Amino acid sequence: MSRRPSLSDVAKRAEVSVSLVSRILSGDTTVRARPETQQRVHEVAAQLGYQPHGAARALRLSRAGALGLVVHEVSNPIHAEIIRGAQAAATAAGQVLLLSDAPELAANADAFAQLVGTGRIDGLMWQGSGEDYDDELVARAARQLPTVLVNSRPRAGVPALRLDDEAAARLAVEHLIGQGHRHIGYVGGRPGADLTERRYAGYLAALRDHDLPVRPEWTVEREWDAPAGHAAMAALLATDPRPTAVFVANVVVAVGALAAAREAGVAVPEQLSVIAVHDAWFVAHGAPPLTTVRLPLDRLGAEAVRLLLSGEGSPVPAGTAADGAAGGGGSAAMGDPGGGGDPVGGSAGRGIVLADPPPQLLVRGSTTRPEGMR
Amino acid sequence: MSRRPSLSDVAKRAEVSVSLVSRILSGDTTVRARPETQQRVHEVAAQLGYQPHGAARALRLSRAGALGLVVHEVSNPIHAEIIRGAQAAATAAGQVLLLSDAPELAANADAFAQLVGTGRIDGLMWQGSGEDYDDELVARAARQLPTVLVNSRPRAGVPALRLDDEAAARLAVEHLIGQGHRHIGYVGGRPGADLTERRYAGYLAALRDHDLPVRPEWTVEREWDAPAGHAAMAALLATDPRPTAVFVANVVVAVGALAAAREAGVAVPEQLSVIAVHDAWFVAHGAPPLTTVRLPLDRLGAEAVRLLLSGEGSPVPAGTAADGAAGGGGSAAMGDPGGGGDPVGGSAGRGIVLADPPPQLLVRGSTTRPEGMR
DNA sequence: TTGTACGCGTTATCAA
DNA sequence: TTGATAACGCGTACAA
Repeated sequence: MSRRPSLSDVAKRAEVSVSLVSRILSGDTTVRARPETQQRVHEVAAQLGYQPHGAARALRLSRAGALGLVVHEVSNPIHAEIIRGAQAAATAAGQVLLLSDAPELAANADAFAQLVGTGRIDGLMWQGSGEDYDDELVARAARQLPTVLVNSRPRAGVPALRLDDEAAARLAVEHLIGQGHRHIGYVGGRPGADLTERRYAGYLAALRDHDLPVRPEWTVEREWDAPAGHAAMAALLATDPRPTAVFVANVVVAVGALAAAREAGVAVPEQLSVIAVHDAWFVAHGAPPLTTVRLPLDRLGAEAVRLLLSGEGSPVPAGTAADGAAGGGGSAAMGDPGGGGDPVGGSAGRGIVLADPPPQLLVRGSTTRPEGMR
Repeated sequence: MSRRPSLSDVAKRAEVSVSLVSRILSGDTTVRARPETQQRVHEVAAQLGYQPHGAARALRLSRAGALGLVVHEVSNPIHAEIIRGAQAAATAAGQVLLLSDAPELAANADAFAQLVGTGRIDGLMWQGSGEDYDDELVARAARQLPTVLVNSRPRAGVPALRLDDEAAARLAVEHLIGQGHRHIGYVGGRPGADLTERRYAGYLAALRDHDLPVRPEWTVEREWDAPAGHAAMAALLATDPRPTAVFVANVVVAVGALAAAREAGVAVPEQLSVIAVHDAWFVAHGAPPLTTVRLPLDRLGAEAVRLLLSGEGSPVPAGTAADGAAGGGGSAAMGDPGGGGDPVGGSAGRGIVLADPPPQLLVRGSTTRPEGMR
């Protein structure tokens, strides 16, 4: 008996037809019902606690009212912030957010199908890590759904949203330069990854602007995690001469790098300044507290939602007959129309850079003037 | 033209009826179609890339195929691990996971209604923080949906899943005792919270078992975050005499506590040993690396999913007429049938303790023998 | 100003 | 061995 009230329950109690109830409750402006009827319908609906059934709506409107977000690893604080932004924006837009993780989807074809192929979501956001499967899965998803890459360059014809990584790197490196450093190393993430390259570009630009040397042995790239940062820093500290400061392309990597310096007996910041891109709550409590450049990651998530909702996600290519059974390889290679010169600014294009708010320098204890200058 | 293929598309191409296709594809054992027909249907379905429409299924079966998970803050590494476990279990069970966050739901009645009242999810998991709104919202949700509390005692008649916090605390404190500490302080979380109390109980039990003093001024409780840990540790260090070791009820709190010790010039572990409950990837890289007790948080999430799927979530009380419009307070107080003696073990009951795998001690650098004993 | 009828894509029941 | 048909709950075109 106590099943959820439906439109017809309301209709019965209010002694009108279902359709009228539907129109009144959905605020149809063209409906010109008697005020008293409207009143009554609203009252009954409230009294019954009526709420439209999501699935029925989805079926009728062929819109799920949900968006999907795929991240590579929830416990990465960077991803967490993206999730938070997306979550808030989705909620604000009356949508719900469906979370999934990339390795899972890569390993489990059913999971992928369940997320992408059943019409449960109206659009998909993908925060990848540069693994091979990312491109593959995104390409497949984009054939079925409006899709947008988060924190990446456009790839495989899928539009992408990213932050101004180059500016962030520049800001960081220029902070070091401003303190008097002239020997600055670079610790990146996964070699070849968009993010690494863009931040490296910013690093290079800053050095060149100030006529500082670029030494290949001071550029180390490993992976986007702390152990990689540890290894990279160890390698960097083994160079001779060694840099007096290091720019680390990611805060997670920097956590490992800092540990490596500590283990090597190199005091930060006294003997080595360290600065990283992105902020995380815990680094402020570290020893030393890490100086970082904060980027609006939450906006990244929020903007991705907006993009999808405004219909600017990857258009599902018409005529692309469905993908067939899970099957194999297929159409991997696609041109990368947005790869070259990224259109900048919030406008349409396929590669959108979120340049606002600009990167923000959070000076804490891991940077100082180089030894000779103190 | 290229809309998603439906059952009837498959039926047409295979020259059979929709219903037959439905039964064949869903593996109905009672269907005894010709092998060749079955074959053909499967082929056509694969060829067309047919996948059942989620909303239609949900409507027909009145089951959404989705579960909701509410956490208080995604960027908390503890929550992240719960999310990961729930996510994996949901996926494995062919369900999707819908993520939401508690403060958002508390602030936005529409968001709450959207999540809970529209039949989008078949069950709800709630990892609260002990805020007042948690109980209120959970009680409302439980009236409409199978609901389970995660990491909590049962409250408001809603069943709950938790870890063996007492054992974890015991293990931690006994490690300190084993190292020779006899003066051990306690830094908790939000006063009155389940978690704080249970871990405090473990702390007390360990002390009493070893005839160690319990000093009220060595018990400090503030909140579940790093700044609170900072304040708490500062308070603890101001006592005289001060403890030689501190048990911190949560790793996030411990991050702040460690920073406070550092700022106070108290060397960890030389002058003060610190140990905390829960592990997080970054504390291993800290200075000092934090000794922790790991609990199977991912299993907590996974088990919550299992509970909901097996129908052991809070039964929706029959006859409870719907809640009415968002409206106000209403029925807050309910008995707390599970509050007293918690039934232990994996069985039915309303308060389930996940005692397996048991808490695991991860000895790192933040604990050592007390000064006099070295 | 309001009601009837249809279809969204499935699954389940019944009939053939 | 297979097919027709009726729901599930909603929104909307059309009729009254």
